[in-house]
Amino acid sequence: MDLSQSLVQNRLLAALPAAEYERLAPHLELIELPLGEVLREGGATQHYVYFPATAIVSLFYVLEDGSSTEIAVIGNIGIVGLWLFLGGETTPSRAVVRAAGYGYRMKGELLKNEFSRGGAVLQLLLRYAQALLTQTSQIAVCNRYHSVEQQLCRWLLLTLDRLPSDDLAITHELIASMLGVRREGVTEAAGNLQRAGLISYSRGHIEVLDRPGLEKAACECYEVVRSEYERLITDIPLGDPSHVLG
Amino acid sequence: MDLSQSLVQNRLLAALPAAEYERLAPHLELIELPLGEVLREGGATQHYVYFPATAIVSLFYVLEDGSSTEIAVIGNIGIVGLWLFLGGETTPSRAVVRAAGYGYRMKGELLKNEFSRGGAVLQLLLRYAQALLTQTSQIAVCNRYHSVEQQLCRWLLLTLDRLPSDDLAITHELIASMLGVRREGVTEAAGNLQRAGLISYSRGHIEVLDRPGLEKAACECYEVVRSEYERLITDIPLGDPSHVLG
DNA sequence: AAGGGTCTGTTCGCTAACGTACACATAGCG
DNA sequence: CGCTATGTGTACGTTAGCGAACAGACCCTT
Repeated sequence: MDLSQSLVQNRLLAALPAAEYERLAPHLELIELPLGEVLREGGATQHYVYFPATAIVSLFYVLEDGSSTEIAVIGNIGIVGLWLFLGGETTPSRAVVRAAGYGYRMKGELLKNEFSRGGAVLQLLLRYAQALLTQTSQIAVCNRYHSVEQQLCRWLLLTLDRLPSDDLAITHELIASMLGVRREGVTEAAGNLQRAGLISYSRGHIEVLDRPGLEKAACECYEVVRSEYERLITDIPLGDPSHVLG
Repeated sequence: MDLSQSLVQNRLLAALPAAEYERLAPHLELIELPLGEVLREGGATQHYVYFPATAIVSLFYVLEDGSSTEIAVIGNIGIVGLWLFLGGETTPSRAVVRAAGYGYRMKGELLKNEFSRGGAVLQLLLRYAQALLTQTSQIAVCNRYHSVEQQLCRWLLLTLDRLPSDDLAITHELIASMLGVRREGVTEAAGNLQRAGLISYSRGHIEVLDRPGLEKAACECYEVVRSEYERLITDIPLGDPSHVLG
């Protein structure tokens, strides 16, 4: 893989002004994020923060009886470890890699120092916190009102927006645990979408064929989250982003 | 009502060190918050921030078809207007008074200045942001897995924790719109709780009789949220809280 | 080539919650 | 006092999704 590419594949890093970016870059360490790796257990402190590049990391909450739901998708538009900055050090949810790939990590303390300077890093992370809150809210709404099929669409779209390709390596089983529904429910919903020509899948591998169609099949939740991320993160005017090109 | 009492009834204000508190206090304006008042429409900017004291304010999201769900309860452990500080200025959800009472408001700009100084106000609001995120996450979980009755218990407990008494003026209809379920479902669940001797209600008025019992009937979600609020807000060691007594 | 593990397809009865409809009770008002 | 608003009780059939069980398909290893 092309590393210089992946360096800016995390859009949070890409959104930083040159000065901040250059202070942080030397401390970023490229690492592999294998499927299933737990970056933080619920309630535990983490010493590193992670910037996924080609991997997808999720926050999800595990109930006492073992069932689970996804609280937020963190991919290349995000950071794992916001809680170090908000002051609580940790949070009850678990952070897990659910699509293998690469990412960056750095010592939490270093980023915390940068955060305390009160510049662009602070601004960016606060905006990110808001985007995350919107995502979680919308998942709450979606859990209440929408069908498994609609939720699957929303989930696929949010996930793919955080990946370089339209192609995702994941099983129905794993999707089910993210949505908090039965595996059979996912199989059925995915079957419908495939018959409608929107996606195509086989054994742990989903590809989107008709993205506009998929967006139409999704509930309003996807668009709400997408546009808030765009407004808050992607389009931010934090400073000179020339390092992205250099 | 005793105003000097209500001044510190907002626990966010109460948690501030004396210095910060005294800078802010002159700008706090006691106001009435009547049932149903909309403090912010979804997507609109607000010029004031609000600190509920004896009132309960909720964030809730309204879908295209008019149905709604609560995203978070903001009462006397909270502030309405966090989005001014996080950088997005606004957020898609609506802020509504759903239990009448009193509260404080101040110009958003003033608090924003204080926030930018980077002291205790910044710290506190960040911790609050995290608490809010936990609450919203847990509502997402609860929406997915728990019965109407369990959710009603969770909702009652979270609400009452933010009120001075064990007594709440609200109709089944309104609760239903908060939980995002049918009114009949709330009536049935409330009936069960009443028969079990946990609560007692009549025409827009609910009283908790057996709080420990209610906690037992609730799902784990309540306790997760409660303890995170305690850890993050109530127990914070931000500085000298002597003004609370003086 | 065979075998075992993983992933997907499909079935069946079950239940919580839904939508709808309407009866009744209470509070407030003229 | 009676009228009307609003709030609550209850009863129906309908349905999405659940839990459990099992068959078939695909892949990798031996």
